[in-house]
Amino acid sequence: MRQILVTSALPYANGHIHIGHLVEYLQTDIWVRFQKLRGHRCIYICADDTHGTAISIRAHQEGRSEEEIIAEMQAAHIRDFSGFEIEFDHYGSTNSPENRDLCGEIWSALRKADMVVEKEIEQLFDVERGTFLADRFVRGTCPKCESGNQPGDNCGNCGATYSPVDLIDPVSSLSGSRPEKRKATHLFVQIEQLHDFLDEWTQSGALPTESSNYLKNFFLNEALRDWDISRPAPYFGFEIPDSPGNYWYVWFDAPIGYMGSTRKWCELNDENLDDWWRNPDTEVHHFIGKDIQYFHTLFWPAMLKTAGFSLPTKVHIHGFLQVDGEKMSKSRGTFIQASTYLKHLDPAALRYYYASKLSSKVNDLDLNLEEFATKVNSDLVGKVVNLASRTARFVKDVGLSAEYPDDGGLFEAGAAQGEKIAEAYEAGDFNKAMRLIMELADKANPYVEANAPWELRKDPEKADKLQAVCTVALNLFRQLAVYLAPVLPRLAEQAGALLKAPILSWDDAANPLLGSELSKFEHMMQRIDPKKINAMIEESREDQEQEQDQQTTGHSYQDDDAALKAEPIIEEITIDDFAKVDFRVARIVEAKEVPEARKLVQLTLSLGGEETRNVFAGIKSAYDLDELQGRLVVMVANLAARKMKFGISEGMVIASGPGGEDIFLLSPDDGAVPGQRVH
RNA sequence: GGCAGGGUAGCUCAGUGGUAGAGCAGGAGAAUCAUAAUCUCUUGGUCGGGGGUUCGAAUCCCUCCCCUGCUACCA
Repeated sequence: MRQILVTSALPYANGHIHIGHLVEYLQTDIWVRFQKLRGHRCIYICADDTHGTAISIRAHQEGRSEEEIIAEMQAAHIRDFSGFEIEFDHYGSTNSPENRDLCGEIWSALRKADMVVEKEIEQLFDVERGTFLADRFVRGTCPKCESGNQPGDNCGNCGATYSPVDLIDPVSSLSGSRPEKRKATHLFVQIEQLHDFLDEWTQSGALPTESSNYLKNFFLNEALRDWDISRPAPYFGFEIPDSPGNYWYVWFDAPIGYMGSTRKWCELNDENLDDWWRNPDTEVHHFIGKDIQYFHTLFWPAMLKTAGFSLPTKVHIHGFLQVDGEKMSKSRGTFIQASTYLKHLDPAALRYYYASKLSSKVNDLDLNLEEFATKVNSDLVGKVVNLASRTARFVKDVGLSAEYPDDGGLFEAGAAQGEKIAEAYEAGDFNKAMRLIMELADKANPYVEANAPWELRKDPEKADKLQAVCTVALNLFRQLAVYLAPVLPRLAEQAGALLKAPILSWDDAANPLLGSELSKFEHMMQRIDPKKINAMIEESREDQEQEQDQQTTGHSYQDDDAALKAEPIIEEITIDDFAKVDFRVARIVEAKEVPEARKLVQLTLSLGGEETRNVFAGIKSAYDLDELQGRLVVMVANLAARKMKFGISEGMVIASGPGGEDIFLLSPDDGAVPGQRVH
């Protein structure tokens, strides 16, 4: 029997669980349930990741304490997880005394190994808020190309990378005020001291090859930079004992949370932490997304090594979730919260769908909603559940045969696949496991078809044969339920209830159930109605609109890339090309209706003095004539005149937007006057 | 730009040197036990392009194109 400790990455306490997160928790839960079913000693440990700036900002916005928010969010996380039948042995919090102690323990080890150094850092400080600003909370003008409103670390216009302190006219997106430069002492861990160890460990087979190649080529090919591990007050986290006023950076205490949460579990279950974290016979498996690889594969093993804890046996790394081939999108309604999903659909469906897509490779996973429905309906309802549904009631009164009938070797063949399926589960190739299981299901239904129990029941003399055929079908069903049990725990329970024999072990798939009575058959799984998927999408869309309103008041920019994708940037031009277009500020002195035109309005634009232009603009659907009258716009003044059905158009008014009601005229800021050229 | 992964049937993907596969979707038929579930047959592919190695290449090598992701002191 193996002893296995399994973790998923700790979800951040600043947001709700969504279907992207669930890839990881479902993957882990399936793997853990598989190990338990195989008879191994396995615990699944997780916790909320609670520290850092984002929580503080939220607390400030909502006028509540950080503790209040993280408590509420933890309750919500636990509710969502249990809704998806994700079963932790312990779900803790990084904001716990156990975690603080362990952070201290690892910190002393790093100090003792002489790996900690102090450096002075210059950062932007938001005076109004009284806090240092991380890069992403600053915007300003790029020091290189001077384009405005750029992020704190790199320029979206020219691609330059820089430090926020180099920005021209920086603005804090927390308060909107202008931050000042301040110096502060930070503590750094010299991870380079463990370079040789990491070279070796990252190639030792604990990581997927994609990942070890990535680390080798991108990080370990040069000296590892010192890791900035402290943040000056105010910071929501643990204060560093030997460095008052400084706090451990959230990424220091987050992975230690795996151990902190284990320690809590140990206290509750009379276990010893060292038996799990310092025992060479205990396997430690982390499941994470590819975005947080370097924390788990460089810093984390370095910390463990230094403090004398077990190194991860394996780090299982998955890719990102896409929905219908695109990133989850708020505007498309594919940014689906776990709780929203649960309002409309069965968690078993998503469990199965993800399982059928997951492999041991670091691949992104596409949730194709149409495929999702057909796959669940045809595999689970049509093939698996249907086996029981079409035979159970024929033998409800007599139960299963006392001896296993001749089934042409079907059950044996299914049992023989057991190890192959187990290997696929073990390796994380759930898609392969599901394929192998469905192959078995594909053989079971033709058996029923060929033996036509519905014919046998018409002849009382064939009662034995009828019982035999149903015994086979129900045993094949049960075999499938055992193999699917890690993915579909509820189905396994229902199968156990139907056959009055609970499924407890993987070996149940190898031994037919005989002479057993049957309960009344009850539906085990509903087909997915596409209408419910649509309803879920609709609801997700609304949710996000509300959330975005909140976020804009908080000065954080949440623009998505839909517009840019819909209309990509066209080929490059020279400055000379640009200079050929003469943009001018103009005033709409008259706006008239064009009676027979569907889209057009007729505008008289003044460029100052006597100079006016007659322009037909396709903005009727978006603007009333009254609101156009008198306003300033930007026009192309040297565009060749064009004869249109209703007259001659002598220029063009510029606007953005896809059309219809969404047309947005550009207007100059106050002070501009008609006739000015736009450069 | 660099790096990684990928490109096989309409869709999702198996297949790593020996006759191109599965599920779903499409077409035809059967059955009526079952949640309109099931069964049988069937249409469909210059395996991203080009070049090379080989008796033989989806598979190995070179090259080009396309897609996705990552690009640490951001959580």
